Amino acid sequence: MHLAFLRDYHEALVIALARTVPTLERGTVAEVTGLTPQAVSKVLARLVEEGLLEPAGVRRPALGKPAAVYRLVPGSRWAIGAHVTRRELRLVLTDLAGTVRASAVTPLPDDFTPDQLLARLADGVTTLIADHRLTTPVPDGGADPSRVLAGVGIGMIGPLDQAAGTVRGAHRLRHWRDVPLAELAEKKLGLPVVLDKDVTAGVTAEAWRRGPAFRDAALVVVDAGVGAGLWLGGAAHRGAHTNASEFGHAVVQLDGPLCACGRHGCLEAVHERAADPAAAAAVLATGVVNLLQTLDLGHIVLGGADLLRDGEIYREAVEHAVRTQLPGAGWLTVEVSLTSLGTDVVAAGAAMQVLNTRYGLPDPAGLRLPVSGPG
Amino acid sequence: MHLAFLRDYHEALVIALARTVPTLERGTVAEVTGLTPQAVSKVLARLVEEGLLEPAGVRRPALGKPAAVYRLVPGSRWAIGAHVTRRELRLVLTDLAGTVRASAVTPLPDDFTPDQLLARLADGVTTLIADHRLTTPVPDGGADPSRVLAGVGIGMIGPLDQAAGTVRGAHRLRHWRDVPLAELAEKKLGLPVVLDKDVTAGVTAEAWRRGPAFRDAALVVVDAGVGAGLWLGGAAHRGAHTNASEFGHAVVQLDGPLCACGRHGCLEAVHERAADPAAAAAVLATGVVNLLQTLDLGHIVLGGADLLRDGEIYREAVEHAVRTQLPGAGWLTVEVSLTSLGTDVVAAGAAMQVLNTRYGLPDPAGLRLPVSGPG
DNA sequence: CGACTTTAGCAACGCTGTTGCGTTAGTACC
DNA sequence: GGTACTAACGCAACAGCGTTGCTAAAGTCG
Repeated sequence: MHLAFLRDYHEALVIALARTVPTLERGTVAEVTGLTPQAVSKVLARLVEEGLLEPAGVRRPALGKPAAVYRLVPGSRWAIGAHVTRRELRLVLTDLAGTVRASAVTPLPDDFTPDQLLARLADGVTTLIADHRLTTPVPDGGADPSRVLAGVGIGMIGPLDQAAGTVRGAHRLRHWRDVPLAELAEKKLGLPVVLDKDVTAGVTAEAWRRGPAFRDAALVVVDAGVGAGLWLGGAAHRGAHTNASEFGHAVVQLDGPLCACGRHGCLEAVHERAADPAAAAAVLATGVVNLLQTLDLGHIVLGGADLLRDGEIYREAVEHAVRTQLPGAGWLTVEVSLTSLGTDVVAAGAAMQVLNTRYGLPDPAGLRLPVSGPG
Repeated sequence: MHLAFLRDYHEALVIALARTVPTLERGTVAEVTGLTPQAVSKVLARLVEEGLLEPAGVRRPALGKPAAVYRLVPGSRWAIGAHVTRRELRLVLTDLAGTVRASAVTPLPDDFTPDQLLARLADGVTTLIADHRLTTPVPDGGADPSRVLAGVGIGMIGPLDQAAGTVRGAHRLRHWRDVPLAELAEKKLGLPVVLDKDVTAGVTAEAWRRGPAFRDAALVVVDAGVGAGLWLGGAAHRGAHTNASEFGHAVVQLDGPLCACGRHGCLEAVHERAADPAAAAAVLATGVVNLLQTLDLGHIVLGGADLLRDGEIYREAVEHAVRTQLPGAGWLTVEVSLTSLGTDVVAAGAAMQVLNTRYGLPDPAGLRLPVSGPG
């Protein structure tokens, strides 16, 4: 029965709108979604039933019957996000509105194993559940639909297979070849787990918080390396082998300095050899303009611990480059900003990916083509 | 009534499948689409009714009742594509299968005006309609649904506003500032018209012919400039201002030679100064690897008159670069090929964009957000 | 207090895909 | 030559989505 797709899609549309604006009304929702007022009534009723929305009084128009006003219940659904780096595990608890409600950092042992990570992850998740009195999703949702923990998201460095939830081999971590991390974590935690690359998770955080106007964008991150999480056409772009975002290994200087990846003049290699933050920022800015030329993005968000240390310098350098290096017609508007989530972006984004799979816009089912060759 | 979306979506799914495989059966379609056999029966019946499919005998299984076999009727729908360059107008007629059935080239006057283009376009379209006895779409499709011309696609250099169908200002053509070309052509021709950037149209041609396995790909074109049409996640990527694909103006050599665009070391500038085709191909290949690092594409298609002149040299250079410059794990497979459509890619793609809007996968309606500031 | 405006919501409906089940067209076996 | 079996077909009833039509509700205005 594929009518379920329509229902989920329209519910997701309303939730997306509710995240963006303070209050909702039947009329305005109908206008924005293109649904009839009657249909909106039904959708709103379902969402109130599920506890995602609540009535918020009435608006009295100059003439006529008062309109019922609704608003999102941010505390009705929660998600936990984990950011795994080579040194530490950062956990974040977010609500349905995308607000970070708690965060915690645990150091990880040198060259840690999957089991070591899973143990610390389970510890942290258990603590968060207890501290915030979260409900785990009930099989047949008869129970109280509030404070429900939707699942756990994990953002980490690649390469990894996002669809399968498998880490192919984290750079400079020996125990991480073909680890089915999502599956292992689901078993250990008893919760749905979503795995993704760090920067892709990060850009999801920005998208979830900014709403539908954020259609084509990149989160450019500098943190012991350079990467760019891509949000294209209103969805995360992961690529053919879910390995997109290795933006730092694009060459910006032919015959430039040798990079760890074996090529010469990668953005990352040139960037890390810059004399000072201003020069480094200028190099990154050129890379960002390259991205804009190729992809025509509307928003550039900057993040990552190393970048945020000199955040304003980077932001200004990128904004300047955008203004001066792009064929600056009036219609080519690009918004450049620093992430409002600081060093929590990736963890927060991982959490929001969980919310996004459940309460975001679903993809219509495509063709399940028989796979020909092996991977 | 949004059930129409489901219907169109499933019909488009079946058409996409029919384009890819020689014959269809109820059972296999059901398996691939996830629909029940009954639903597939209804979809197939509708498509036969519309003339898009026809019965093609039966397949006799080892046991049981023979299965009804269907196939696409390529001649049931047609589209005309136009490729506008600074020197000439290239017209192409394609059928529903994406096969080029006719093509014609007309020179254009120096610094031609919109009217001059429209006149030649109308001439060419009229000739093609007459020569191939095409039907124009009937308002209320009671008539014979065969040999229907779905519309006309136009591919040309930007910048342009694809959604509005407006040319913002074609490079080095003085009479082309804010010309509502799609609207003008629709009036002149009495047919639906779709406008898009040349390389974006081109990649649509490849996608339409290759089917759903072609999910993340680029058409890299060298033709008095370097560009890349992007096909991401199964759809054309146009970007926030429908200005994506200016890949040639990504910097690959900081402090390199001055480019026409004002920056230094653009791929295009470095490429055109290369000593010989082999060196030029190597430069382009590096750019392609940059694209792969950032976007993780599964297919790279090469095209454009200047590139195809030394096609094999370019193809080998790119393939070599992909093998040696990417972190060559076994799972990172990239298929590199020359376009099978030669210099007709863009025109053919423009035609297929028309077919794609009518018979391709529809986008679910999003939120019609009120626009805030002016452009 | 009645006319008017705006919003809400019940009830019937249309259309989609689904389910259940009988039918059809063939092979295999005795 | 009949019976069992298999695989695909297709009618009919159904469920669930949004839509349409209409009535009711809750205000303001004169």
